[in-house]
Amino acid sequence: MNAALSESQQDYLKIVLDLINEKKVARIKEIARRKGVSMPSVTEAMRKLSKTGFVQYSTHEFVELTGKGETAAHRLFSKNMFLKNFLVDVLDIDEQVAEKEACELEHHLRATTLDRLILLYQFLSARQQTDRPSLTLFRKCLRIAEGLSEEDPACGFRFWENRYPHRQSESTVHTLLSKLEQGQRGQIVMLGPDTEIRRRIIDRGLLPGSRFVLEEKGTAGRPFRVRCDGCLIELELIATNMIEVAVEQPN
Amino acid sequence: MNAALSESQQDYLKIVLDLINEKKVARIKEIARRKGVSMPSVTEAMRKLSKTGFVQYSTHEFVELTGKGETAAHRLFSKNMFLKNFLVDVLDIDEQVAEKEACELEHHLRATTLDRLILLYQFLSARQQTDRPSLTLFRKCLRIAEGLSEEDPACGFRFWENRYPHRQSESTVHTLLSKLEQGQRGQIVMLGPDTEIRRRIIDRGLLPGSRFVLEEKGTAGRPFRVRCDGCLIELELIATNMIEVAVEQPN
DNA sequence: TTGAAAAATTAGGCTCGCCTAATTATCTTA
DNA sequence: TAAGATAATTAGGCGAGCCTAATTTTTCAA
Repeated sequence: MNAALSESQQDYLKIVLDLINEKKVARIKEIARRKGVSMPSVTEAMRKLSKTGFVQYSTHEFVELTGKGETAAHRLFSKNMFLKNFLVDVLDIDEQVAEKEACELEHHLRATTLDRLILLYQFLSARQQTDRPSLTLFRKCLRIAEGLSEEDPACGFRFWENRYPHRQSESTVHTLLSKLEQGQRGQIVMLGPDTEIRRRIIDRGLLPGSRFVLEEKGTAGRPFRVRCDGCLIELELIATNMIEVAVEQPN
Repeated sequence: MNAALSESQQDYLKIVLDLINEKKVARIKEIARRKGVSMPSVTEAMRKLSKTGFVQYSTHEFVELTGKGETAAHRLFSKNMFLKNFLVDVLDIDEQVAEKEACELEHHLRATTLDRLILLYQFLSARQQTDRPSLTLFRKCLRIAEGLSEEDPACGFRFWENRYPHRQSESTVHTLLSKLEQGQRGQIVMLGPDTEIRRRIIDRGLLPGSRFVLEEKGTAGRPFRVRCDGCLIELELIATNMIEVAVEQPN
């Protein structure tokens, strides 16, 4: 029963997650309104999604996400969020428009491309002190990040050491995820250069822009647990040392 | 009869243009092979496209593009080409993969976003001498390019004056389109910062990466005529002064 | 010039994602 | 607690875009 989700189904899943986060429950009417379709269409879609095990649903009940559905929705959500951020922060697209466009593009972006786009985003957010053309520089960073370069990274340009997030305001504190205390909230700013680990992080849906709560601080032996868009993610200590976050003050 | 083209139809149109350019004629079987569908599907699609006036086709004949179809196909082609270049040149995606991905993304990229992406591509290809964070710099360039900045562009960073195309090899000569002689071939490298004119150029499908022949050199009063992917494009003198091209040596 | 091979078309059918109209279930409140 | 309002479902249908199998048309070569 491991059917691939169609584009439309992905949209439904994302909407359901949104609704549950916002209003605690997802009801047919609201889903229909958000997706801009009629209610019968939603009923039918939910039936299908429940048959493939992404949602739990029987007639006249609220729609809920299964574990599988939650994971999937959560991934989509993060991807979407990042894409929107890219469009808004980098390309200066209007926020409303970016939201819609991100939804559409999302379905067609391969994992590698997303990964590279994240690197580009981070690259552009970093401070540079060099007179070389940016593209050459970016390509070099790509190679270093992918571990494909035999050059000594130290002699190359290390954008990882030298970040300068443009969104950083005076009041936000940037630190590593591993440094946070239990219960603290934050937003991902950057992912480290390690390909293998970065991929794993991205696969779980933790992308620049994602907001989270540190539910359980881990140790060398025990993983960190981070809740993000209603989904629990486990991360080993080593990974949390590669994730730069902006701490949200409880205020 | 000005129906919007579905994604699938857009693909068909692009394939037809490709085939006509490559093999002089587009036959059902080839279209089917390239699109990965069966021949009856193609027949049906062609019938529809001919009803809406994009292709000229009757049973058992080769498929041809009408003027309308050619313009549309040509635009799609350029867009696709640019997108592929972006994926390959900037994000270092494998060429095969980039081609497919460009096709899929293409349909969902709004015109503004494409425009901004072109600017980003050009920005990254430009030489920079500064220690400011790139993103800030890029956003500033965006504003200048859009004419939204009251700042004196001269005191800001002028990436237009300072290009450094990474693809430039020793043998290629870069110049302005207006400087070309009749009959010369080339490839678009950059489009100038003037929003209004740039938009018009982009709308006609002349994007960075497009290859063309200068068919007729114009004057102040008479437009330049450029053929690109089998489509004739007229450009005023002022526009040709804003288009940087790589000249292809006839060898 | 004719007949086999190749190309194209017709016929009929499928799924997906949507729709409207009609009906039924649930909620709310007087 | 019953009736009117609201929400959801069933039934039936539509178009897009694809398919296979069968048939027809065109091409090409002996």
